[in-house]
Amino acid sequence: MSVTSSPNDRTLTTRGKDRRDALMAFATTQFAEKGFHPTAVSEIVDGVGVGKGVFYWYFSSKDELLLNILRDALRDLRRNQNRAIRGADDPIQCLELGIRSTLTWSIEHPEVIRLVMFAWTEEQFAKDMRRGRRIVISDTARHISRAMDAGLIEQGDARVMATAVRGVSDELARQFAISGDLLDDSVIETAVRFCLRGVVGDSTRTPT
Amino acid sequence: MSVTSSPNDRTLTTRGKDRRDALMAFATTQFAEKGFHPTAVSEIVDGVGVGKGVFYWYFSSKDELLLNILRDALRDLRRNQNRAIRGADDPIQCLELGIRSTLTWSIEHPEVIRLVMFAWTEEQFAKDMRRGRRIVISDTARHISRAMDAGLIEQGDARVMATAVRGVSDELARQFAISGDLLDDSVIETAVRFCLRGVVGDSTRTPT
DNA sequence: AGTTTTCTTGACTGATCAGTCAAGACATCC
DNA sequence: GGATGTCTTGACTGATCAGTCAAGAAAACT
Repeated sequence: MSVTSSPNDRTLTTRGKDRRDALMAFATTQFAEKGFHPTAVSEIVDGVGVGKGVFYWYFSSKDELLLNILRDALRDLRRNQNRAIRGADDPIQCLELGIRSTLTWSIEHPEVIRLVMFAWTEEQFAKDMRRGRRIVISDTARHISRAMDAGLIEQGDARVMATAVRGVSDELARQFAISGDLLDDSVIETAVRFCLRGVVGDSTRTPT
Repeated sequence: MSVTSSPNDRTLTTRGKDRRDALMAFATTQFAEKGFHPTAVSEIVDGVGVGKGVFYWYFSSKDELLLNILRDALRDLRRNQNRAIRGADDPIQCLELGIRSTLTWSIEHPEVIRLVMFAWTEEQFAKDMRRGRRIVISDTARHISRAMDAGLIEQGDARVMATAVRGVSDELARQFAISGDLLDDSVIETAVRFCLRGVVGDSTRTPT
């Protein structure tokens, strides 16, 4: 066909996919370490050891690259959550497993947490972030709503509660990603208890 | 004395202070709207209607300007919190009043919330953010510790709990600042209840 | 009125950087 | 071996931008 295909809809060979992954992986660490704007495209290609043209063969722009990184991350996070919840039935348990898997994932991907923080601050990325948050809040709110319907917790605004829950996990993730504070199991336990208490409004369910 | 004084230790006249304030105010809105890097110094001075030299008379660099904005904001936030708590005795009440004043302040300064998010993503600003967070978490943790000592709530890690509380307020503030979601009184009520339940582990104290 | 200090101007510099492109290498299939 | 499509190179362009500076205006002070 024509030679004017865009980087988005190219058919990549195995070698091509590897290159693309390498560029994304290296860019992720650089963006997280130095920031998005202070990281030049030339640094990324130098780091991977390729010419500049390679970058624009796989990505139509530096912005596009960041958007791709963020979208992949969201997909991965949700896949993890769904895997963690699979099998559970009780909505409160689903909520707890979701919180745990979010925290675990966040601890394993501190660079992404930093990128997400940046992405919220510029409109061209914030659009995507809003979409992503809506999805993630809905996931959490669904469990809370189910718990309300089942009479397990008193009625209330499920979305606001879901936002609060996400706030706790995100804040702890940020503290870990950015302040370098330790985020061990006991902290996760405290956070999970805090959230469940906040939602359930009763400490009897939570184990010591 | 010498003419080589730096912008930091200059003695400003009333007119000078006004100019400085005008530059900071305009820069704050621009940074929040477009982002820090995409906003050029020339845009700031054009917006205020002055020459470029004026900027470097008052600030030694663009980075310095942002740091000044952030420091002023932290000072103002804490002053508000202290004013809100003044008079209260009960540690749980102090905690509640602190949460409320943080949320109120955040709603009134969405631009600053955006700037703070960005500041966390680049090391030259993150240093200051870490310091600021430590201060703010300590403020909250102090009330929680006092409540523990008084036997009002069970023992636990006060700092982690304080972090969780700040996570809830910050997340709601961000949601308001960034997603443009409504943040009315009922949402604030839900958030305050969520936090108090999370900390106290009991819903009997909280009003309906 | 003279002097010092505060403040202002805006053209200019040096550097950086996102993105382009013409040319060619490599792989694959016929 | 030729043809086609995939991938790579790196010098180059055009634009932007943080920060400088020599010159002077406006106050403030004496």
